[in-house]
Amino acid sequence: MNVEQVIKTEKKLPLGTRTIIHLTLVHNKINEKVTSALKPFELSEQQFNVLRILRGQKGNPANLSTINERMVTKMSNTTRLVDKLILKDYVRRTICAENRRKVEIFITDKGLKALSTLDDVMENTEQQLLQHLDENELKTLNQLLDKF
Amino acid sequence: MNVEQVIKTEKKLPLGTRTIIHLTLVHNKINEKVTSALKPFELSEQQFNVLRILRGQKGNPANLSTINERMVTKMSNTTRLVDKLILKDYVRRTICAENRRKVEIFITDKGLKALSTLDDVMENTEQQLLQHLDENELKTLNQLLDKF
DNA sequence: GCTTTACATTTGTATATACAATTGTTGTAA
DNA sequence: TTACAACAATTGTATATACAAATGTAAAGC
Repeated sequence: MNVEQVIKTEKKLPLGTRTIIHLTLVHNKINEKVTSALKPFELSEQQFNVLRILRGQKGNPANLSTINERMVTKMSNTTRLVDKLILKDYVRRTICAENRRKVEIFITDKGLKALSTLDDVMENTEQQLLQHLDENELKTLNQLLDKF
Repeated sequence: MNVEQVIKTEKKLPLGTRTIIHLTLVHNKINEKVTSALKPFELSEQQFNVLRILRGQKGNPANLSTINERMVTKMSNTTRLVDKLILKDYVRRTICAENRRKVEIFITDKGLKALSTLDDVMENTEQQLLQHLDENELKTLNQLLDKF
């Protein structure tokens, strides 16, 4: 992916600016691939994230705030993400007995089943995106990204 | 920025997955910084992009489709982005005389002035984001991003 | 006990974006 | 010259997100 080519500019960009734009373009590509991989399942990327977080709980429920701190989304939207997942029967929500302010969210069997199909799909998408990078390059890339 | 720490997982992520998540997190950070830098000017990142593209035209007008192919946004939204910029007097839109299907968009003096203030602001934001990377690291990073 | 404060989530609202359909204009081929 | 396809931009609509305010519950201070 050549930055200048993508944004169709002929002038040379300063290295810093180029890096920021480059990261944005790469993210766009990732986003595009992931979104279209999830589309047949009618799941948004964020909904998918919530499901993965819940699976990570290994049977334990998660509060909204727990889910939220593992995501990028704002709290108010997490409520609505969960609403959508409930409609699909992927998730269940009950009020916490010990503290009625809290809410407990569980992934359902249907949700787990969907996720396991999605694992393959995402694995595949990831492969596609990273096909031109070998292990060493991936390591270097991760080290550099750590510096942000 | 440590991935595992940010998403609060204790288990080790596969390198590929980690890379994708890492890129997403870095992009989020960039986005956050840029958005908040632009906020006092009441400009969205995309509106700012349109302005920069128009400045790059050096006095020549740009069609909607020209702007569009240099951006990530969909055509339909580019119309609305331009609408917003017109309201702010940063941009002017006229119907193309040779081909009345087309539209010509110009940046105004007010728009140019705003942009020149924004140059400093963005320079600053960029510096902040990249402060922990030296030139060689930036070069390496760009080379790796090229592989996407 | 009663008021105030803090907490956890939800709701309201404005803006942003994706996708599809529509409008108006130009080119073209019978 | 008329019908039809292609082009450029816009509009409609559903969904997504940010931000602020509101709701309901628990804890703390007096």
